[in-house]
Amino acid sequence: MAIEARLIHGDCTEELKKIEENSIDLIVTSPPYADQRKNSYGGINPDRYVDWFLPISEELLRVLKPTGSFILNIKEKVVNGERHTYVIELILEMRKQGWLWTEEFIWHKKNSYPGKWPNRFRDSWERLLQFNKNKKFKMFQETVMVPRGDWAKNRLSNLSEKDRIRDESKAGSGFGKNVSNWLNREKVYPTNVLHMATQCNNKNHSAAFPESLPEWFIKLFTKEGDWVLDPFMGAGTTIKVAQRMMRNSIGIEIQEKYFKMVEKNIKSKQFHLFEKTVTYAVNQT
Amino acid sequence: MAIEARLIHGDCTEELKKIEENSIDLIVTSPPYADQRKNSYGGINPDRYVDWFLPISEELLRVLKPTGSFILNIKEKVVNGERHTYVIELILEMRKQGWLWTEEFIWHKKNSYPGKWPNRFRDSWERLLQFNKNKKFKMFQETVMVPRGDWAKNRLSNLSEKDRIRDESKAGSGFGKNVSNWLNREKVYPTNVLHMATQCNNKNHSAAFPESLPEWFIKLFTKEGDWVLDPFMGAGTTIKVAQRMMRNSIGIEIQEKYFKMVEKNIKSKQFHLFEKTVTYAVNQT
DNA sequence: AGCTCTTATGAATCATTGA
DNA sequence: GTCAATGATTCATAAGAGC
Repeated sequence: MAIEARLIHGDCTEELKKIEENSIDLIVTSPPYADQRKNSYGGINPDRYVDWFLPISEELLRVLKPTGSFILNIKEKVVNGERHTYVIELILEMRKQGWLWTEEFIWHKKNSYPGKWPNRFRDSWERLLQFNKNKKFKMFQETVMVPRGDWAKNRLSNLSEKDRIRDESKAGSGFGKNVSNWLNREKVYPTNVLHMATQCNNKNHSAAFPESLPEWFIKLFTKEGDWVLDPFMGAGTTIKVAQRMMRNSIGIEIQEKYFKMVEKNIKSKQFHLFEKTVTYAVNQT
Repeated sequence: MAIEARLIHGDCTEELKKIEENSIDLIVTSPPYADQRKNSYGGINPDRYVDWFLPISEELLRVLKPTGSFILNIKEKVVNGERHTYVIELILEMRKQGWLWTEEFIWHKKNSYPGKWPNRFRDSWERLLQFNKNKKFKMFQETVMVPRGDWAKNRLSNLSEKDRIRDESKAGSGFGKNVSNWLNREKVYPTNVLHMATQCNNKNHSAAFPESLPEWFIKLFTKEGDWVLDPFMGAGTTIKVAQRMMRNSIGIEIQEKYFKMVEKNIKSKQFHLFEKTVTYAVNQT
């Protein structure tokens, strides 16, 4: 299998138009926050954030496969003592474009930025908004199962009376097939709250986007050989993870500094793979 | 100090109008969710939720002191595979009424409802929206400081439990060291993510609103003798906690069943206190 | 007291059935 | 056809029992 990592240097508003429609399985991105990263996108004013993003989400809707998902990592800034409303306005406007707002995951940042303010506490969570084109989409839930809690260890060998009753009521003919499934299970499905620490391997890029975040969604929504897109590549975390996980990827970045950095990173990775005589190729276009 | 717990049987849309303006220090409430509790509020349709709530939030804005806070516990329902938008629409509309959307806390429910679905995971968080009338409001951050370290694990529930025991045991003196003094350890400020398990002490009421939730906000936003309001009293958790913490309170409930239950609960509590010859009075009007 | 073990169930969601 | 009711799924916690 030939795995491709296509890096594009340019403004995603324009570059997205060159991507084929219905070709992407998963979009994972963390766009520049309002008034942040002023060098890259001119410091988007919170009041103009929605208008700035809508042409981009329009293109994202076009390139995403009908069965694909779009994960948008975003959090509203505090402006004048208030949480700004551009994120929730964006949700409403994206729905008008045709997006379905399927779910909102919470990324709980355990090691959130320290600080003290007179009227608020440290902000230790961000939104991970899931959008889809259709009600039916690809989802591989079993790939992200987690070890179950401690209580199970004690409980596995001793089914409670209530569990027995519940089971017999639904599997009247015999001793529950469901129970036997349950007994051997050591992993459970996660919830919609993700616990991940921030991390910043790259001091040249401020975004503390941990690899585990795109990894989780790539596992959940794609298979090997699928296409992953990050229109705001930044330090290239999503692309790097996609490549490691044998997914094709497209990364777009407007700032030359970050683009060069990722380019170099991906290249050296490619060499590394060839040295090990890996059977698949990582190409950079 | 005479602490009052005023219980009102009626529709809060009407009853709120009888409350004096600028008289409440803190509003903590968990309104009926859309399409839930059909018996009590006629099962508000998600599409009509905002229109239903706005007259109420208008009155809440009137009765709240300029320095007070309003904590709204709410979560959007899944409708037709999508998260419904009534909550974020409500935020936008309440801002038009004059409310400031100061912060959004996350209540992480560790023991969320089980279940498995093809396209989503278990929902284990709810919104705790903080609204204010002014940029400047009362906030006593030091009252909710937590020991450094295992905050996320179980500290809060342990604290609240011990706090409760302590409160009741020291009732005779009327005063006592608060929790922060009692813990002579290094303490840190919490974040805007609260970890609390759901609980249901009262089998007659379905709302799994843990006592530690209103307790945390009452500590954070009020002092003894202040006024706490819950326009959707339900099983009376907020009122009960306010009373225990020596705050005056007003609770409004439309359903006779719940109202009677709380009335009885508060009454017996009152008797209990008098038997111990407590120096303060708990009155029920 | 402090353990361990037992038991019940919760603001859920989806697919199916029935009126 | 729509809309409402029912069944199936499932895990972390508290409260209680037992030692």
